[in-house]
Amino acid sequence: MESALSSHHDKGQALLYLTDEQLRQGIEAMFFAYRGFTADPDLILEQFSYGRAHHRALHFIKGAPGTTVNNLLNILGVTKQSLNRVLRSLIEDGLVESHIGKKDRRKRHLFLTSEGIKLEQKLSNAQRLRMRSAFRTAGPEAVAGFRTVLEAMMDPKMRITYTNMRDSGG
Amino acid sequence: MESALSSHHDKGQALLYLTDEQLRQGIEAMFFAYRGFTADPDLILEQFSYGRAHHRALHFIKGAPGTTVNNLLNILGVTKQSLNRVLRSLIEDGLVESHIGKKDRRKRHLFLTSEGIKLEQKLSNAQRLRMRSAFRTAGPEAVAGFRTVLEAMMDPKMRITYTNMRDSGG
DNA sequence: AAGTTTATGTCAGCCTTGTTGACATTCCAA
DNA sequence: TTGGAATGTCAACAAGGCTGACATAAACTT
Repeated sequence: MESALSSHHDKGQALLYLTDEQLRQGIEAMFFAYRGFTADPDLILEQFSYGRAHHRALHFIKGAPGTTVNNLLNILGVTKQSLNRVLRSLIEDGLVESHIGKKDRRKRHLFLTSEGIKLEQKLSNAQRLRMRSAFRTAGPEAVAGFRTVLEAMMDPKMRITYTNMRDSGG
Repeated sequence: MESALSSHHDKGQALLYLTDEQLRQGIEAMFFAYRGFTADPDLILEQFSYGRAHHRALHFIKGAPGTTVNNLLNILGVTKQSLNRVLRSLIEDGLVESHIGKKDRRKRHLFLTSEGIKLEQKLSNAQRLRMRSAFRTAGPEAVAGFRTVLEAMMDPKMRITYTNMRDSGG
């Protein structure tokens, strides 16, 4: 275990944000912030008897219309069986449409219906509202730092994916 | 819906980080980063047949030895039945001890055993490793911004709680 | 062309961890 | 002594992870 105030050399003050205590606070900040982050959409989802999994599917289909199930699987990091259950209910409820691929007929291309777009907007508006408020409070430099740390924290594979999600294809 | 490039006045560039696109990226960054954040402990937990719920309990008991069940409930934001199940298994497995309060014998004060400390350290070391690496990569200013935005994003009640978790009591 | 392999999607069933509701116990306080 | 608060237990249920088995389509091999 490293000591709380990095002792060996005297980089103490300069690297204060790397002490175990600072890291612990970062960890707890992530935990509590993530709860805030999901709280507002969760309330809406409840009214529709949906869960976060449905929200995630809607979110990423919206961002990449025509995406395939497999691509969604890679993004979401769940099993196809798990995603399928969610997707099926969204399709049954008329929020998502699944079209068989023309080039490769094994593939299903996913789109939001107008109903799906409506719910997705409701959810993302709620989520953006909190994020916008947090961003406004924190200011642009803090936002830049926020983004930088989050990018460094995520799986490198996802780092490429997450701003660049348009793979539409057909 | 607000337009993507806030149109009405000309604050465009100055508030670019508040566009819907920037907010969407913030949202996705949170999603992917949180997954990275939990990935390493999850691997360890699996070996012990525990889940994240166990990790959270261990984490907060470690941070506030002697905390009561009720206090933990408030921090974790789950039902007592849900927490109880997790706590029971941790107690049965000898990682947590529950002591009846002396002042108020209704209360149970929770402590990690040496076994519990061992697992908690294993988990938090793994989690800190990634966080430290992210902090180091991003640099101190980014870390400050990260903290600022997360604090603005969490429930205000938690803002007070999360750096100041020592309520030990006895 | 026929058979095999690979990619994809579906169905069934299990597990964790969240939820409610009902209820016992134990204790503090009025 | 009665009421309320804190804790714990039992039962039942739901969401959303998981694995295994399997169907179909496409691609590859022979």
